[in-house]
Amino acid sequence: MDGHSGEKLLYLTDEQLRKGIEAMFFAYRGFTSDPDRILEKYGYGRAHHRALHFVNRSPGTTVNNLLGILGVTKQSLNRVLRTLVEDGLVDSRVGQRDKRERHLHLTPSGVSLERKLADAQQARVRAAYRDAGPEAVAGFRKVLEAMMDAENQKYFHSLKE
Amino acid sequence: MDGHSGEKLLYLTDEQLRKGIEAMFFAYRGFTSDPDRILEKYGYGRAHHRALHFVNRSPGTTVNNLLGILGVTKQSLNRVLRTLVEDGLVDSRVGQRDKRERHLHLTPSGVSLERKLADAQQARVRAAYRDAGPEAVAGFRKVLEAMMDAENQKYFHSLKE
DNA sequence: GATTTTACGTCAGCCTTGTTGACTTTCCAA
DNA sequence: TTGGAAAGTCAACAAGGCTGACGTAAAATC
Repeated sequence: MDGHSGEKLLYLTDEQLRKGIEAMFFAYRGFTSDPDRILEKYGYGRAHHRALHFVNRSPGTTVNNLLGILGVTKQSLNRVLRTLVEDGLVDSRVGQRDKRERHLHLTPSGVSLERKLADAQQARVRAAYRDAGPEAVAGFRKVLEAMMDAENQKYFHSLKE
Repeated sequence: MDGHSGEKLLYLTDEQLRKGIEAMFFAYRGFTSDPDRILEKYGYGRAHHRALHFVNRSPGTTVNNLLGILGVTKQSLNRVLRTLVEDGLVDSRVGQRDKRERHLHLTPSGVSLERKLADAQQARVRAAYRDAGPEAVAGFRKVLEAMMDAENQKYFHSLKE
């Protein structure tokens, strides 16, 4: 292989890069808007959504693992998690093997709200995928993955599918 | 054309959609992390970055137009804009034709900080684009655009290039 | 067995950035 | 000339980040 690993060189102008950056900004707003509307009715915020999502994705995950995935402090996560436990959406069980750990699970109501939020968000993503077509979807995923920090790429790959 | 507009039907599983959603989440974190580090040194936040970015992109834009693009309240924007004007990064000029309007421009120091932030963010995007390749980039942009709200798509298209 | 480290929770306080509501000033346009 | 739009300001509040300090229990290590 040569120095360019056989890849085409990309000559990206400032404007092309700016448009990509702006696309991320506007798209992320759309991406969060549907769940946000639902959460508002429950008195929750995006932080609650993220917690519900990742607890659902990794049932039995520990607080520490969740902290890594979410990239926030334990105080911040704890505030959110506490309300979810109090409201009966999340179950926090003391670990069997290691009793210092808490293993998190969604309760039936937690599953129900998570499902509602996921449906709303998935509807938009599905529509965008349909409009853009399968090749575009593959490219979308490829670029997003390359945009993550190495640590988050690891978390990303550790998730199902 | 038939009912499917000649497009391939996509059978997207729950897991495929979830992975796309998670990719957006992790990628957006990477996307904002480099500018965030710079902003911290200046005592600014993401809101300041957004204001600098869009004032730079549309020099002379009015506060009202910026409100639409950013999707926040005027009180929220005003707080950010005021500090930028006070710190000499943004110039707010009373309109010639309509003196109620304020036209916003970056000062030389504003241009300088915006450039620094853009360089950091663009470096990551450029690297991701290079890793993913040109076809992936096209798909990335296509999906992001389809994910935006209609109103934001209009703003997006109104921007240069 | 004693000590250190880890996991988790909690209290207190701070910051940014979003919100609503009320009010004023300016000034264009009908 | 007057109504309403554009802009700005003040006040108050909330979500959700943050740091720092402290406590407890359990595991790991010396």
